Amino acid sequence: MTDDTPKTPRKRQARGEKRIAELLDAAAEVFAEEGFKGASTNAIAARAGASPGTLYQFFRNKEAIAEALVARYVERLREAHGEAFDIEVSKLPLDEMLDRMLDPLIAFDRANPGFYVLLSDPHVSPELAGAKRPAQKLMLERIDRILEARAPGLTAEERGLTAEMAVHLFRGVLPMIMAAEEDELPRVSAETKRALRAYIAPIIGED
Amino acid sequence: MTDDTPKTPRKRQARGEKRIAELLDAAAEVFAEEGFKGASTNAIAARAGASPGTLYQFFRNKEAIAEALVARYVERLREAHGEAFDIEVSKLPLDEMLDRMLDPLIAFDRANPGFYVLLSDPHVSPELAGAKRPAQKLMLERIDRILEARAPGLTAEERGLTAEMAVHLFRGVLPMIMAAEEDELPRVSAETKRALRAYIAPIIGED
DNA sequence: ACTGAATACGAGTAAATGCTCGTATTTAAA
DNA sequence: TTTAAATACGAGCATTTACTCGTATTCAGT
Repeated sequence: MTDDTPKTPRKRQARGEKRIAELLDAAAEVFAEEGFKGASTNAIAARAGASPGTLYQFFRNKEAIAEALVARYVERLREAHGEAFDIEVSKLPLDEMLDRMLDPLIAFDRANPGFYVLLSDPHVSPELAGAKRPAQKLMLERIDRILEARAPGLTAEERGLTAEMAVHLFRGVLPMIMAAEEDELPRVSAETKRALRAYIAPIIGED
Repeated sequence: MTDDTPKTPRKRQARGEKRIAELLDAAAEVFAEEGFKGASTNAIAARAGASPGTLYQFFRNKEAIAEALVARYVERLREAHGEAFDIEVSKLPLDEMLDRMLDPLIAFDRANPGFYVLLSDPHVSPELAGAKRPAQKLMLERIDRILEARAPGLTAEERGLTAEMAVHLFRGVLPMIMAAEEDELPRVSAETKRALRAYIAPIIGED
């Protein structure tokens, strides 16, 4: 058994971590503007004020950048999800429940414009597609559990379809949510909730 | 005034038209698989069994291929739209109206898998983005008119928002519709109609 | 059969892209 | 102060890409 703290361990991480964050910020912008294929690593490095060599000191390749970016998004999203999909919300009246679920998601998506672009870009590598799947699966499971708590009569299949439909309905409206000016947002947001409420209410036996 | 039918007019179009169709078929596949930026013109030519030179005999550049492809889709879609958004549907009961509107759209999207991929790819050139806008605008206007016929009490603003929401809700569910096996389709299709019905019914004062 | 335009080819070009590498600088620890 | 790893640079390489061009073949009309 040797000492697992090496004699000369990794040194300065403060500088490196900062660079990584800068590079990911730049990558988020370029990916959002150009898509995964359209984004060039040189452009990402340049926007971060770094050289290509520096970029490749921290990321194996272009895909690793996207992976790290997705990981960062997923981590940030976990908090929003924590609020949105807390099982406690299933005890609230439907309107309040939708507020509690959708408001954090809307806020997150608007605060992270690159997230939805990258996550919904179908032209990423299979590995990257795999990286975002667990997050989506987790979301579906949490919605499933909330549906189960609210409507125990539903079959597992019905719950699955309903959860998937709800997610897709929301995703469909996301472009409107993203494009809305600050003063239009309440209107769009309310309409989104109305739509989801109308869809879900008869399923969970509430009107 | 000279004769506007030239002495030696364009000759063989049968061969050329066929090649163009083949190239567009190939382009539809490659664009769908790789996206606009990811698709290479050489790959498109190769898949059509043609050489790059032949491709550039018919298309000025890569973007012109996408433009022609969109034009072809839009033309084909016009028929489906003709059915879907016939003002006559506004006289039908809501359920039948939704059948009449959504069934042709669903059939079209499933018959033309490349359509929705290309149309929803945000990383195309501005010119191409402009090419698809008229079709979308027309669709919104037709829905607007149907809403007006059914619910004369609505303000123009309310109709606009409702039409846009409805389109986005449908588009959100499209991935499910595209991914569904033939035997799952009726279930997904019915659920889509349920969702849209639930959203629209209270607006047009029907339940 | 002859002509010329339409169609076809595919090697080739200039530019861009992902990524490397040799080298220089900064910094935490000895 | 010395040392060595971490960080940084940017010219450059190999590959890919959109697109060209010189040339060859197919056809419609005469």
